[in-house]
Parts: sequence; structure tokens; C-alpha cells
Amino acid sequence: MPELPEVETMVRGIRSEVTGRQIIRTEICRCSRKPIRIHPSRRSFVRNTTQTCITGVERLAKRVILQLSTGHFIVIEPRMTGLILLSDPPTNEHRRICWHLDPRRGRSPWIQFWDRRGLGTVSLLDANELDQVRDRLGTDALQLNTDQLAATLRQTSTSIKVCLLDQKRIAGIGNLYASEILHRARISPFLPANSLSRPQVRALCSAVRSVMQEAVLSEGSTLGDGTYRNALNQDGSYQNQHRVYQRAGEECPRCRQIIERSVQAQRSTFYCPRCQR
DNA sequence: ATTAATGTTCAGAA
DNA sequence: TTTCTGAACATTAA
Repeated sequence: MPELPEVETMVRGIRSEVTGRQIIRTEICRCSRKPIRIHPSRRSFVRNTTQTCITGVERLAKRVILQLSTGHFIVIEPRMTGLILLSDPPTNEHRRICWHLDPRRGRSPWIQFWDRRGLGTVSLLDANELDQVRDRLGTDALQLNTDQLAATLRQTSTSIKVCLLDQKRIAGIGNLYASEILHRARISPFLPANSLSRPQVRALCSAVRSVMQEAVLSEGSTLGDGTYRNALNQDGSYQNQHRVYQRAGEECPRCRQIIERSVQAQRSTFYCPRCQR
């Protein structure tokens, strides 16, 4: 499931391939039962992306942004199972959008959005609308510093795990990495956010950044269900470094206590009850 | 065959 | 104001 590291990997995987290329045709695939959700409308989306040049590719939290020469931005939200691919998709079944690019020798003729579950969304926004999206997001997890994190945590007494998932507080962390981050920082997922000591906030900030950086270097996590893959349809490798996620019943690699699974805000939390306090 | 589980975001309710 | 719940979906495992 694409969180910050997976989305960053998508961006890095397509940036050099598509920057400076022209979209010669935007194809909205209609092979699925439910058509993909497009903002503002599919007609204007197709009209305003065709025959425009892609001038850059950026990441905004868990979104991929394609900058266009018109000053507009294609904003792609992969959500659960969305992939951005230069290669053939895992199946032909769930292709959602194909952007056909001007042909260049040795380069991919297109970029596509493939989404098995179909929860992903695609939008065409102007600079103003993109700013509004940005305003609703907290500090990017890779840019976090201790003082900022302390100020954020002070504002709420919800559990630290749920707080880490709140995109308007900190942007980019999802369910998988929240568990891994808290384990690295040795902090219980159930502590109220505003109860953390200064040393705990320091450890947490360090864990947020180091887990995210390492996961980016490993090109994200590809789980057993194989939902996430990079732009060339290859697996990431950070799943080999998971300490607690989906490891309930196994020994904690740090203290050998049995890892437990709990549910917070309707999502699984994995943690070690001994070394996370 | 049915059902639970999977996780991100947003609208709407509490 | 803040926090919580359910819906948007498809697929797999039990």
C-alpha cells in the first residue's frame, strides 16, 4: 500500500523517463466495471492533458504530481493498490489510465495508472487548487524536526499511533510504517500523543526520518499480497527489514518477547509489549 | 458459499 | 472544535 516511501519510489522511477515528454493522448480505460474517479470531469481532464508537456514530477505526501506546461498539475492518489507503471501492468484487468507519450527511441511509449481495487483518484488542478491540497497536509515525514513534532504532539491526546496516521498533523506515514516507527523509537502505540517526554519525542522524530529514509532506499515494501511494485513492476525490499508489521506471534528481534497485534481506529497495530513502553 | 481482513481518504455524524 | 464511523472498492484466506 503506497505510503511515503512507495510514492517516492514511483516518482523517482518515472521522473527521468517522462520529464520533457509530451502527452499525445490521454486514454481512460473502460475495462473495469466502475470507471475511475476523475476530478473535475473526465472530459475536461482528457481535453486539458492532451498535447501538453510534462515539465516535472514531484511527490506531495502520498500523491504523485505531474507538472504540465500549461501550469496545471495532474495529481495521482494511489491510495490502496494504485501503481504508476512504465512497464506492462501486473494484469490487463485493472488498467485505469494510459498517457501516451511522444515516441522516443529506447523510452517507454506511455505511463499508466493501474489500480486493482480502484480506490485511487486522479485530478487535474491549477496552482491554486494544489495549494489548497498542500494546506490540508502536515509537515512531510522526511522533513520533520524535533521541535515541529513536539508542537504537533502537544495538540492532541489521541494515541500516538493514530496521531502518526493523521495526514494533517504529519504527512506521508501510513499503517505499515507507523508500527515500524514506534517499534524503532521504543514507544507504546497506546500512549497519548501529548504525554511523550522530550527524549521520547526526539527518539520518535529520529525514527520517523530514519525508517522513511531506509524504506526509500529499499524502494518500499512489497507484501505477500504483492500489491505494491515500482514503476518497472519490480518488488521493493523493505519488507525484509520489517521488525513487527504482520509479525504477531513471532519474537521481537530486539528482546525476544512475542509481538502482539491490536486494533486502533479500525486498523491493525503490531508492537512489542516489552520494549515499547 | 459466505465472511473477515486488508488500508487511504473523505463526508458526515457524534 | 475535534474525533469517530462508514463508504468507496477488489481480492484473498479462512
